[in-house]
Amino acid sequence: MGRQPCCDKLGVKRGPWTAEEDKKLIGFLLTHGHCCWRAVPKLAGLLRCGKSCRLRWTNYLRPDLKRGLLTDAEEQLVIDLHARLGNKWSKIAAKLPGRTDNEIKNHWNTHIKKKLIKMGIDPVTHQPLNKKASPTTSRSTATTESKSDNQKSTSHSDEGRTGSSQNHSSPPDQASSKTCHDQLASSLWEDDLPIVDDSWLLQPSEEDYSSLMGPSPWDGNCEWLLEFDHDLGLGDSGVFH
DNA sequence: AACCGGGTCAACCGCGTTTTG
DNA sequence: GCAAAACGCGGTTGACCCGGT
Repeated sequence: MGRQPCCDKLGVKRGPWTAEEDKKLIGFLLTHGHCCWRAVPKLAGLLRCGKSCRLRWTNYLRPDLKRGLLTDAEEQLVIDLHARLGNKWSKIAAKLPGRTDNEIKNHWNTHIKKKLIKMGIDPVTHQPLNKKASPTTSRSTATTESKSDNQKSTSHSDEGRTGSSQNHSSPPDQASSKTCHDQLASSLWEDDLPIVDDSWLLQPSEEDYSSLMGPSPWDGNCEWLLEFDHDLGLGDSGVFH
């Protein structure tokens, strides 16, 4: 047979995470890292499924997350990468340190998509929506509007934005900025190595553990821990401190 | 002050891929 | 090689917040 079931849906908590749950998860992952997500909730004393734990960690609790709105450069990079990769949010996120695929996806759907449409650019194809609404002309209005959109965030969020690298019609005053973004995007594209610092990923390196608490407890396999947990009779509510 | 509509984002769902026995 | 489960990803949902009326 294959693997054991991830989690029985019975008795698994859902919905928003509480501070207490966050605390448990952070405490556990920072101390032990994660070997397999299936084991995490049990060992951390959480009534969640591993999937939920993984999502909570990667999208919200990770210590290296930047939080907050995307910067202009990040936003432009997202657009460029989206033009090349499409809705491959995880791949796009991999090029943006401290950003999650969920965050980028949300930002795309709530901000960038609308901006591109306002600019007369199809957010899917990154081509002009129609020939009447040229990117250049619609851009000026879009710039004004999107500035008001972004009052809270950044002051130059639209500078240099053309919608995609396939859509090179930047006005001269934005050319240098665009070129800069293009170079960045191109270098990222050409470079298969992700620029994101992977050290946080908690496929924990030996150094991470030795600095935190000594040798890694996982040793590549956590099944023994589950067995151990079971033997101790901790059960689902067993807290591993 | 209350209501409404739009915006935001955390979390869930479902599916494809990868891994494991 | 196959089947089953874990994993990871992208799409979607729903609760909350905020500004406008």
